[in-house]
Amino acid sequence: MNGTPPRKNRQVTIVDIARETGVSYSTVSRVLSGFEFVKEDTRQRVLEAAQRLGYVANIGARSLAGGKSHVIGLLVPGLDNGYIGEVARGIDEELSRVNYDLMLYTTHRQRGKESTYAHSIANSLTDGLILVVPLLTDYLQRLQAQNFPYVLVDQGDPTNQSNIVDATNWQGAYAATEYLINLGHSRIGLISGLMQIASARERLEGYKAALADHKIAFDPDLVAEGDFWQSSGYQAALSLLDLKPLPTAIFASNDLSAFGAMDAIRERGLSIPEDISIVGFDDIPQASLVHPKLTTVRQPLDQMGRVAVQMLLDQIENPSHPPRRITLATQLIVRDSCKPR
Amino acid sequence: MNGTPPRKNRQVTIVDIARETGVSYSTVSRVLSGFEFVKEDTRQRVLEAAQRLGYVANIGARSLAGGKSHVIGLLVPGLDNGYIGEVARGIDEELSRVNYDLMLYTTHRQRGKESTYAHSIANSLTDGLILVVPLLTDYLQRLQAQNFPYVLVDQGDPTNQSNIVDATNWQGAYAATEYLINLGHSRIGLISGLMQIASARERLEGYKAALADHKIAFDPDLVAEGDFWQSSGYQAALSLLDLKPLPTAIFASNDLSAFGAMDAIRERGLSIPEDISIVGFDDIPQASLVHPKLTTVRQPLDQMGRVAVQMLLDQIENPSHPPRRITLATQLIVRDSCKPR
DNA sequence: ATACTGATTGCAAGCGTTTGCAAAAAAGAT
DNA sequence: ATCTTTTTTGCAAACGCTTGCAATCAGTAT
Repeated sequence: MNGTPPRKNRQVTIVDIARETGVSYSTVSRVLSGFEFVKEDTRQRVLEAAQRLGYVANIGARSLAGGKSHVIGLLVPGLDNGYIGEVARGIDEELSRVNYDLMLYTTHRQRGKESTYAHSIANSLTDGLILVVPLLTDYLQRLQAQNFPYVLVDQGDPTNQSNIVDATNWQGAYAATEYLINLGHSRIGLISGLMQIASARERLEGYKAALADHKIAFDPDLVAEGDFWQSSGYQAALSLLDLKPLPTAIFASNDLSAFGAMDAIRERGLSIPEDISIVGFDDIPQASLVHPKLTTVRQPLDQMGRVAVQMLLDQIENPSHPPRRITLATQLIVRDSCKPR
Repeated sequence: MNGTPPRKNRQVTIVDIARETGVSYSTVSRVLSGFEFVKEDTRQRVLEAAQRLGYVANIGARSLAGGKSHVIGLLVPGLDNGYIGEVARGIDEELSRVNYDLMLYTTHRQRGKESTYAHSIANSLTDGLILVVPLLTDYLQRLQAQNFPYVLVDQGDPTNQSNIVDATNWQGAYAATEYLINLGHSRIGLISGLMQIASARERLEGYKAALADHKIAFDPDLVAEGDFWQSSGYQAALSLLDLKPLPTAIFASNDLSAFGAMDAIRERGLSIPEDISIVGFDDIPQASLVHPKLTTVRQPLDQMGRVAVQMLLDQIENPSHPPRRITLATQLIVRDSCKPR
């Protein structure tokens, strides 16, 4: 089909190292994969030779032979969203500390066939998978059936059989709402996320709880459902701004929808925070870039990524470990988008 | 070391498919990797069985045996930067069209040992590499020496031996500068990027050329060197704002530094665009989010990613192809950050 | 010394695919 | 029918690495 494919420079293999140091290649393999019963002297010689020859393990061969590939997969909806970027950064940093590589998968390519997709990923060479995808339909069943190590980031699992990293959504929403209340606001609009998503529900609950604790009646009209994207925030805000007594503050369930809301508010000729105060959720990098700088509830996104990696590796090492759930604290970051009533 | 690793559910292999359809596994392999001389009937049966059994190719085995892994690597400095995100999005989209997977590598993990790092990547299982890293010290030599397929995105290569995708930096800078001149500005500050970077130099040249063509003397004092990051933009702008007759406009060599400049300008109590007009470069997503919305030179980042993938695959298919360079057009996007003098 | 013990090391068998080579089939030509 | 060609297919040998099992050593207790 092709004439003499310029055979990739034959790479340095364990056999080369073995020849070089005079031990068998099995010993080399053992040194390289950290087996304990190897004479210290041998180990040193092997390591030195590997270094000198510029040896690079062939992940393919390694995983074929039954070892760990030291590659983990990250499944995300897309990269076009500061949120994911931050999580990914944390993941990447942690991974590099432990010398693992990362395969990046985005779901956009398989809308509707996510489950098949998860299946493929699990059957390729990754040792485990981190899922930052909302609406995880039936991914989980396949993964669980195969006993494949995975961690969910900021995603609830109905079955409670998954490793999960998330943040205190309820508390964050409560704090944000209470902050607005203490500023004198009582007509506080809420732009929610999709109600199928656990974190969206938790934030709604936190909002309700804060209202209740401050004796403010919950008004369903003040809740507009969005989907966490900027344009839905824009739409939701528009509907909120049509309300009779205008709300004096809006709590958006994430920063992106807060940005959308800001657009809508300005478009109506109102100003922030003079006419309407606004609070977001997430604290993605852009939050401090917009004008006015957005007051928001910070999720430690990068740390969530780091923790996810730790949990995943733990699970890989230790397949029988029961699933855990780690919830990190959120924190209200006060900037310039709110004003006392 | 571990007691009976719950052996990953044995995956479906070509042998299973062979058994199922009654042909030899070599034939299955040929069908699956698109070999042409297979009877149509056989091909169908194999494909059907593969589908039915839920076959997923084992990339490791495939690449070991000398085939293509259908995985390409993407090396970037980090994800914390809208610019990279856009490029990555384009790459990802194109890759999914052709059914390739992506390994993501960030350089932060190996500052100073980038060359060794590139070596590892090239020797692992990727079929090729896309580099979006600035300052590519000696990556290239190793890659070239190994004859490993790669593409540079928005990066010049002194040796002219590389596949490159970039944009019309010079023209973009020229257009931006001319736009400001036509608005009546003549003291136009420039926040440059690091002069080691080709695109930074080209933008500077475009700026100079526009001035020259409009008979405005080039004043070195109006040029402040930055490094494409927001904070350097802030610093650079500060120094520009110390100048005697204040510049009335600033052209920042990328959006991030434009944002930094905006911060600095506001901090000095000046307003944009009333007191100072500002133009950026890149048109990352945040550009239309900041207030006022940033007028900037758009680079078709996602398209650059897509083109990079195409070039890379082409190079992989076709190792003897001489390196090409594709330059995409930039375009001035006028928003709200500039005003006539 | 001699047998015994546990630490080290080597051998060989696989892991799932690709592919060169040769055999088997099918299709043409005579 | 028979001999050629041209398609299709099957066999077997890699590819680089891990690991169970058996052999070799070195150290200890007898």
